[in-house]
Amino acid sequence: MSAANLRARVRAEMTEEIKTVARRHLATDGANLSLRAVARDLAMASSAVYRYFASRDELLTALIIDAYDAVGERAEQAAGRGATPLAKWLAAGHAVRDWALEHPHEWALIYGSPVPGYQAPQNTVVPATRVLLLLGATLAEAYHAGQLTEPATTTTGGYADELTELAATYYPGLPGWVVGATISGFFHLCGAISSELFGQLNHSVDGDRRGFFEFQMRGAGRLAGLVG
Amino acid sequence: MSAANLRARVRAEMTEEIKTVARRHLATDGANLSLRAVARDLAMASSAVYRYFASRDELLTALIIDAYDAVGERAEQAAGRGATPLAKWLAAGHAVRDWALEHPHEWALIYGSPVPGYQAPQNTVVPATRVLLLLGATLAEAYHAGQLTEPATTTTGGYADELTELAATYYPGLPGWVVGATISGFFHLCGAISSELFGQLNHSVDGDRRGFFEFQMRGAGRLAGLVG
DNA sequence: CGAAAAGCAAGAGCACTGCTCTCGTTGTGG
DNA sequence: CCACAACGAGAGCAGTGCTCTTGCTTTTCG
Repeated sequence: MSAANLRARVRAEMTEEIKTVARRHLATDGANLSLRAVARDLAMASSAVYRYFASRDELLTALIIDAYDAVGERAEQAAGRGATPLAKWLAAGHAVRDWALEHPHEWALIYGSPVPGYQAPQNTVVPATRVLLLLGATLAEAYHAGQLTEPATTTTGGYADELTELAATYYPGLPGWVVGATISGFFHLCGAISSELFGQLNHSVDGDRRGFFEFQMRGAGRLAGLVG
Repeated sequence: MSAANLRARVRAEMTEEIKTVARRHLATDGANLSLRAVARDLAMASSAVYRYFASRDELLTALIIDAYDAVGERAEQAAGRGATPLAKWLAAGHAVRDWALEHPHEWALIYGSPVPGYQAPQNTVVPATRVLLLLGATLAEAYHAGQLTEPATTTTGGYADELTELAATYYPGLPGWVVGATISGFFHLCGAISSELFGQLNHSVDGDRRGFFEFQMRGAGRLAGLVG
């Protein structure tokens, strides 16, 4: 039994080692991850890697899930240190941005354009919503504390109904516009970071990009109804 | 001389044909464009394609420039039909979104995560700013017509200075915050479309995505100071 | 007008990729 | 102890980007 545990542990270690090397390759060479190159770095035959990951896509999926978890973890920790909802909002935003700047290629993997031919499997859905849920919880807290004012821009028919449904399902007791504000805020976050990382800000915002991001997050917070 | 023109014309036609087939491959197979597959579709040797494009990256660059121009053209035309600044703002937004929905892979090429190993050359910079400049012109028009109010969220030090500089360079006579509103609006646009195209809205906004986008564009306009 | 030069297409070839299959080896549970 | 499952390595297939050489056509110029 201890032997079996040893075998399983070796396998787990090997799996982790492959992922680590793959992450390193991702950081240097970009998204076209070469399984053979990873195998070379590990001084093993490329075919041996297939004992641990059935395909390159499966390895990518593992990295994606890890990335979702890592950025979610960072955001949650940062938000936990905020005193007011607005402080949590901003802290979470900066935490996500910092993580993205540290791991640009992993960010591209999870929030960039889909990898050609890669279809995200179902088990990436749950970790993907971690940051979104954090923002939602922050706004919900603000709402219950009376620190959230309904924004002036109203939603149109179809989308408004959808928000009401979502609210009823995931946040009972919360009006639909809070869910709408959450989604808007989340995509503001992604958009601001992606535009910075993917080069859309080149020749427009070349200096104080943290300032730009702060400005965007404050605007998003304001648009969401956060005051303070 | 006419013979020389004929030769040049044949070459131009061939170049265009390669791009057309490449675009078709892009639309079906995604971003990992295979030069050999394109050559096969054209019933020519893969090496022959290199007479027209020195590398796969150069072909991608040509497609990128075309895409920038195409989406810019559509946005400008749509904005031209708008009566008020806000109408132009919304029309341009929907035009860009419509184009993106029609050409998702080309959108990913220009506004998605950078293609691995591909570095955008300098000659893509000018066409890339076309939509940004359109938004800027729209806001400038609104400003001069007294239909733009300075937003309450103020910019912080470093970023504010940068905006003032940008305004002095590109939009003399305009305050920095209008430039800031332009940039914010542009990345709002990109973010909203990308989040829809790249699947970030899955399981959040599955129904009325046009309504979602409209809501976002109105919010961005409001954040930029557009009234009406 | 004919020779030189330039443009072009094709094929072979190199190094690389993901992935599969087979073949020994090695460790494990009954 | 031994059958069996897990494992690593190697060969091999089909595909990729790209280069180089070879032959052919078209243009250009003396």
